[in-house]
Amino acid sequence: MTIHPLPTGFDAFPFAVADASGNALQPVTCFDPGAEIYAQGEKADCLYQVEFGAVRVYRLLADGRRQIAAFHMAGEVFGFETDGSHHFFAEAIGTTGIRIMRLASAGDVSRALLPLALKSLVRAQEHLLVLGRQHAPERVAAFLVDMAERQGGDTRFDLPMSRMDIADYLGLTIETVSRVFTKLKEKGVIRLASLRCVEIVRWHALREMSE
Amino acid sequence: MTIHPLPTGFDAFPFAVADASGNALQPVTCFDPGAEIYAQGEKADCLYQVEFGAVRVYRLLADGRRQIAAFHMAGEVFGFETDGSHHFFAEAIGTTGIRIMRLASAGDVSRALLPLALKSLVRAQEHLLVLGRQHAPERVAAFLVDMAERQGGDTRFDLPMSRMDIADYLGLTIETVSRVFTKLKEKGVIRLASLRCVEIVRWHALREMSE
DNA sequence: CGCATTCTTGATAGTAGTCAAAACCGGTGG
DNA sequence: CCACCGGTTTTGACTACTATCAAGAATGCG
Repeated sequence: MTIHPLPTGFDAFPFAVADASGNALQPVTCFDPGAEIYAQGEKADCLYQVEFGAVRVYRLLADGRRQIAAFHMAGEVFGFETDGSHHFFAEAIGTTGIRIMRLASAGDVSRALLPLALKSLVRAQEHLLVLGRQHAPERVAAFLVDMAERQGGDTRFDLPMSRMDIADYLGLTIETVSRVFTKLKEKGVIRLASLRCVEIVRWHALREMSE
Repeated sequence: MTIHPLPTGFDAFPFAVADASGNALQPVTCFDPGAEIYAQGEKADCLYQVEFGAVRVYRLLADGRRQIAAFHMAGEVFGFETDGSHHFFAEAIGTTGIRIMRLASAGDVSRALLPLALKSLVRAQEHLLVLGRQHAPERVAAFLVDMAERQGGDTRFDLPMSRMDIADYLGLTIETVSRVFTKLKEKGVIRLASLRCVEIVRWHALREMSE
């Protein structure tokens, strides 16, 4: 799929439409690569669903160190917060379509969204294990397995994000990520069709590496 | 407070009682130090509220490496899961009283519990920054500030957990945690009334260290 | 086709981990 | 009250993994 960059904040569907089951849908907003979706400290009264593209949710330290808490791919919902304000930044990675949903009634929202929030919680807690206790090769392997599974489990898939993003997600440097990729290629575990297109050659080996 | 160890699973209040506002309360179960509250893979149909004591929620790698995803102190609710099964282990740290609440109606639960789940989510995501991007002294400082604030913000407080628990929470080794404690003492930032009782002498310095 | 960006590779340094042993504390029993 | 015992914590010496700094290659976009 080729998508032409649109001005940040452009409304692909400026009016709400309805899906097949008659539910009112929110308009989809299109974000340029790198465009901010929300910022830390902003009021949080919306939820966001990725229509196409990908999103990074991150936090910064005073000296510029960045930790990406999560990537969100097509179909996923993000933007859950407490205290009514955002604790993180969210940015489009490539050109990305986002369905922005204003929170209507707290009741409705809770019923439908608790499972989604819990999925984010489990995902975050599992990522703690990666950051706290796994070495660089294990982290990269776990990342690749996760990305492959989230894109349908195909043996070949695209990485929407840069090496820098991967590094900031895995708590590594860009150089270390690159070196691990090279090692994985040398061992015949993966192949790179292009820099951003990975083919997993030896699934079993990769899974074992990620523990 | 001194609490005598009781047999694991002992029901302090075997029958449900009601609080001042008339809500039915679940009985409190008392767990011995180290007792398992739930295990990874178990069916998850309850939530848990800490009445007294403290809890560690963790995950293990095949080779025994352990990552503590969260500590839970008096008043806090934990045990949120997806897919109806636990992805983590939960254990009492010291002698601990837990109010175990069976999930009645999904609706009721969602309404009341979404904010609690979101608090856990934000906490986990913020901990990702610590594990992914902070050095040992920053991690320990952040931990001490967090613990102090969760116990009322007093300058003097108890650590319910061992150095090993702290290490496994911060993604460090016990030796590194110990060395950082020593450094903090030498710099006059903290004082140790006993091994498990911390006094923060220079709040400002500690906060700065944690970024 | 050329330039800017991103990625890879190499050399070196630093932080935290590992292994080992000593010190300390808390609890027990004389 | 004090000595002893087991486990926890601290300290020390050394190793290893990853970060940092610095070029150099490749990619992809205009």
